[in-house]
Amino acid sequence: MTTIRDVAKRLSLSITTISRALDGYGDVAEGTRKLVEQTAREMGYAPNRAARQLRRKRTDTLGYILPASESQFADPFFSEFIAGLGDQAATENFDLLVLTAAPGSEAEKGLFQRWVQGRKVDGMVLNRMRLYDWRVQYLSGQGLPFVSLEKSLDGVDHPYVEVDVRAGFVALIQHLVERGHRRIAYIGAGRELKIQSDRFAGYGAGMVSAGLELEPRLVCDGDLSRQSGYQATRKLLAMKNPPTAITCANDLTAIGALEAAHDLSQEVGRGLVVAGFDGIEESQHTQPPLTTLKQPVYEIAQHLVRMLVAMLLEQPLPERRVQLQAELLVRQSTNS
Amino acid sequence: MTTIRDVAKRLSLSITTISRALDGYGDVAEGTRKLVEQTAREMGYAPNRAARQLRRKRTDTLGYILPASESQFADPFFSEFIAGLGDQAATENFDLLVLTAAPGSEAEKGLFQRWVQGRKVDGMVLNRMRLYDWRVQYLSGQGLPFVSLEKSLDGVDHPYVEVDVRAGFVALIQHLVERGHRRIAYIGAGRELKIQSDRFAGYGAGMVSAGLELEPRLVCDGDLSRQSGYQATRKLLAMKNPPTAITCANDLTAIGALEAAHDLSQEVGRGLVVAGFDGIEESQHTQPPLTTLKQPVYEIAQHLVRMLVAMLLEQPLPERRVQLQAELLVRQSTNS
DNA sequence: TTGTAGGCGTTATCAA
DNA sequence: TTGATAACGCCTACAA
Repeated sequence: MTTIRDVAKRLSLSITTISRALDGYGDVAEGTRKLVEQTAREMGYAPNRAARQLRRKRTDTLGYILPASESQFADPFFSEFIAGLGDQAATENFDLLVLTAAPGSEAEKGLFQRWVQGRKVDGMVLNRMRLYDWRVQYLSGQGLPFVSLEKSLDGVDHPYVEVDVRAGFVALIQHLVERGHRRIAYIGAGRELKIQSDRFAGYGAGMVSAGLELEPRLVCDGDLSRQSGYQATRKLLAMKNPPTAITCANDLTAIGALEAAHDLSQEVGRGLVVAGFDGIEESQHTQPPLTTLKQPVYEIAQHLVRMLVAMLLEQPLPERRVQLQAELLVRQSTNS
Repeated sequence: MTTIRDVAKRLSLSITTISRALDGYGDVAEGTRKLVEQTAREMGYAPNRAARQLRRKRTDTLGYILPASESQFADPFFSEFIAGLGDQAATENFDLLVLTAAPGSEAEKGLFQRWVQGRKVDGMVLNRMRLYDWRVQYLSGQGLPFVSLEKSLDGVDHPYVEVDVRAGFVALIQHLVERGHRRIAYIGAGRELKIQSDRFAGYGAGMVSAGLELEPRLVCDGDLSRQSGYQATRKLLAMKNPPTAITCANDLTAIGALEAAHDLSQEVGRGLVVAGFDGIEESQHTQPPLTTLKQPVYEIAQHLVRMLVAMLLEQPLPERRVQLQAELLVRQSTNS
């Protein structure tokens, strides 16, 4: 491996000069810089990252832990999210460290230790927040910069991105009401999750603003998987006075609902309608295509990385809280 | 941040002893070791990764570059693949560095430089191989250990995993022939890709072994996306003597094909049948559910990491070439 | 404009 | 069984 020493030797210059020439300092003669740059390229020199990190006390690396719980790592939400993180990180000249761990597991805690205490990452990106989230406590305790999609209730002040779920749901419920629906069900996510709290609240707000009462029997638990959407829907449709509309905490749940309806030979789109949340690509391709609230996932990921990098470089942060809108995509599952 | 020095000072021991106690060397008194371990835990000490890397000349980090080309990073194949890599890496105590880059782009080359020449990773995992792949040349030139899913034709000897595509396709075509199909089309992937070469060859072998002739007009180009499957299918079905069966290079393509059929009011399952390749979760949930050749993605990823880690630790590698089978899942898209 | 030298936190060699 | 010490490769105050 060629080191900065090799380059220096070749040019009979000091390593200091090489270092500064390559890092774009102003106090290097233009001719020298050119020469150094060219020779470095020729020799295939790239600074050893470990040495640089040790000296600079930064790693230029961001960490993200994919919340994979066996059943549900297949949520396409995450591919897009990771792609967004990766792209933006790359353009900012940061690397992205990714691992999988089940939320709340010992493995997850171990990883945090390894990365944070060992300073393997400069900052972390969190998502899938829990209402009270030990990660937030831990990171703020350790003084490691982090950003998150959704904000937990831990009362720690940190930059974050959120989606205006309430406005989205209000628009969705209004759309359903306009189509004549009154008995509108909701299939939720794990209760410990912030998105469940947000989305359920959004559903509630939508119902209230439409002047409808919230019937507890029309609210089901779920876990963001197709299966849970399927089961909850079977239960809902077996009721005496079943709902005519089903809203869901995410698209996968809604896709499960479509399947349940299909198995019960219920056509979806008019008498029974279904809506999701996320706007994953698959939602365009279901039968019938799924009405959903589309989150700008890629953009969210970009924002998160930008905010985190700004913190790390101690650049002024234009806004510590970014709110993005969810877009209501009306498709045939509510509009046949 | 607490360093090994702090721990040493607290215990009035030398840093040498601390280091060896924690790394499990044999020449440390049992009592000392216990004491050191406990104190280190109490003080929240974790070795600085950069320093360790610099000294040990290894990073305990694996690299993977997600081949994201705008349109198609949403392929759920990759979420599962990354989850598999991440899980296995974690159990082997390695970290996983992930970035996105368009295949063959300058960005991709830049990342390789940064990671490989800067020794930011100890080894790389490659997939989506091109027939002739500069990455293989580059890595073997640099002497950086790597493994891949599929093997390029560069003639470099390295450990890899492959799927027995041929056997899978033969079984699939046989199944189709048994159901009475003779005009069997194939929608492929980019011609520069190894999987295209393999899967097309598999299709050919299947046709031959069924005693059928390969009609060029029934072979279409595609790019592994839904859109390309859709377009190719429209073209195929507009022919004079259209195919009655359509096989595809992956599930997304097949899903596009289902949609095209749907738009043309062609029912899929009997008169016209469609099959995919990959076995992504979505394939169970299409209308009708999709017949496909399921690759053991998670297992593939695990194998790759195990092989790579074995190389890095210079452990004996039981096999430098692992071949896994694709499982034919017959569903209603070919069997109504 | 360039060079000298110290140190980032570890691990490993050698001596005690 | 333990300790002193020299690297690993780079960056940066300071000196020239």
